[in-house]
Amino acid sequence: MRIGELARRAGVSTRALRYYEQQGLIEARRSANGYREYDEADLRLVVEIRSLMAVGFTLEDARPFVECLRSGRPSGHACPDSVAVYRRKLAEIDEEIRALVARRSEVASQLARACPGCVLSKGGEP
Amino acid sequence: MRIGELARRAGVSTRALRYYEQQGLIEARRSANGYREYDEADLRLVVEIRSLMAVGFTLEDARPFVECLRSGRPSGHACPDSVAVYRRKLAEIDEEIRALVARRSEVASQLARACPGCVLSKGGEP
DNA sequence: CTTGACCTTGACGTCGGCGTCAAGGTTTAC
DNA sequence: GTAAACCTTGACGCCGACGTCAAGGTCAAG
Repeated sequence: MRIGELARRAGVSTRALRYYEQQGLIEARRSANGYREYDEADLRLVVEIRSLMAVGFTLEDARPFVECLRSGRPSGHACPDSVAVYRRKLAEIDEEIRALVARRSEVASQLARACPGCVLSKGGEP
Repeated sequence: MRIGELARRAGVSTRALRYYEQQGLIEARRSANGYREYDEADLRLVVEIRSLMAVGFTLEDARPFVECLRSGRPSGHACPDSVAVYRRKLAEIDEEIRALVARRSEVASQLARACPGCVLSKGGEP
């Protein structure tokens, strides 16, 4: 299939696909006229990338998964590097949550001092 | 005081101060040679901005607080617009936390499928 | 007089993941 | 033959909060 069909089937833009190629995540063979040609394996790669991005992975985070899939494994998360990324992302998410919860309580206490009653009520001011 | 001293006392760069001025958050009177001149009220403004940014506010979020302080109020959070921003930021933080918690559980379950036991243990692979 | 520490404006670079436009070439349908 | 729908590469734009460099002006100390 060509880039337009792959984009439609994967739910991404053609621009995104070219960008992934530029970042070395996917490759395409070229037909005689220079058009990119993809197969079903490429579709699986892109779907994998998008599902990882949907949970906050960057393209760099997704790279080991892509390489894992390209090495012939049926799933991208069955390689040590992928598992390592999973563990690192879990730690990063935990840290983000901790920071956000801390911020939340700081903001809430500031609001409480500025406007007692505002925190509990859903309406306007005191 | 001039911009260097304000920067030191507020713990920011001079570049940041010029940027805040460019964004209309702070103003400076100019001395005869063109140098910016600040007073203690400006220091309080910058400190307020930084403390808000420390809990995840953008400069736009900080604007109502700055205007509140400049209107003569002793504290930046004693104005309706400031309170409104507090409430909005609380809602945004709550939403971010919700999204992160959802992501965390998705990643954790993916990891559990990829590598049973990895989630609980702190060490390497199965 | 010169060094050095300060100040000025202007403008480009950073990060990620593309969007969007330009200026074309290719192929298919009618 | 020509319009439509594809495709190509290249390159700039965006967001936020500045960092960093350039090319200069100012001022006090030695």
